[in-house]
Amino acid sequence: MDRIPRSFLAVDPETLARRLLGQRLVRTLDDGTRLAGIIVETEAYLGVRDRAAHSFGGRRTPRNESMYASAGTAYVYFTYGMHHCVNVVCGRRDEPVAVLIRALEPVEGLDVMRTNRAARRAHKQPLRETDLCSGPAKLAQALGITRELDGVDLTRAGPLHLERARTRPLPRAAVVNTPRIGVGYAGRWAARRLRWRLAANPHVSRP
DNA sequence: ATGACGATTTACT
DNA sequence: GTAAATCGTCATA
Repeated sequence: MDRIPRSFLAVDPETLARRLLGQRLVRTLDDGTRLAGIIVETEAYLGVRDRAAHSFGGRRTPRNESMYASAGTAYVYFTYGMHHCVNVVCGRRDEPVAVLIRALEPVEGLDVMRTNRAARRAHKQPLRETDLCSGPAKLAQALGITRELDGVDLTRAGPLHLERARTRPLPRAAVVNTPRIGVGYAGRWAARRLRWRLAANPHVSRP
């Protein structure tokens, strides 16, 4: 209901990664169905100096062009030949910094999420609620997020947007800060603690 | 035209 | 724990 203003998103990626925790990501389907979850895990990507970022060294291609858009834009990329992941861009134009949404606690449209997630599995094993959105590609599958949504404005009601679910900052003890996942190739940048997650939340990708 | 590589997930040993 | 799946994307030629 309550959209998130651009000013809330136009901050450095470390600040944004931390403050997105507890907020809501909403996917609205063409028929009006809402699929939504509370953000419980994020990672900051620091731009041209960050070896792990797609924009490292100023790399700018059709794939990552929306990282260079202004704060509040969605950067949706495709990887491993089969997975999509969503970022919230937070820089000014031409400053390619963003926050990767890594996990959600599902709160709306769980039945559709279950269908979306089950569709791509060969051996239909039981799908627990904590398997729905507990990873960046899992949540993209569950919410039906693809490259079609790359570049959308996350501050306006639309096919994909952010909503305020919490006004007060989270208590310090409710948040855990760790190194990022899956960026072992990034040398010293792999060790930097640029991942944030809610403590004691079962919907995160990994403890 | 070709080849190497993933900001991952799943299944299997 | 390890490895397969799977292909768009980009750099090199």
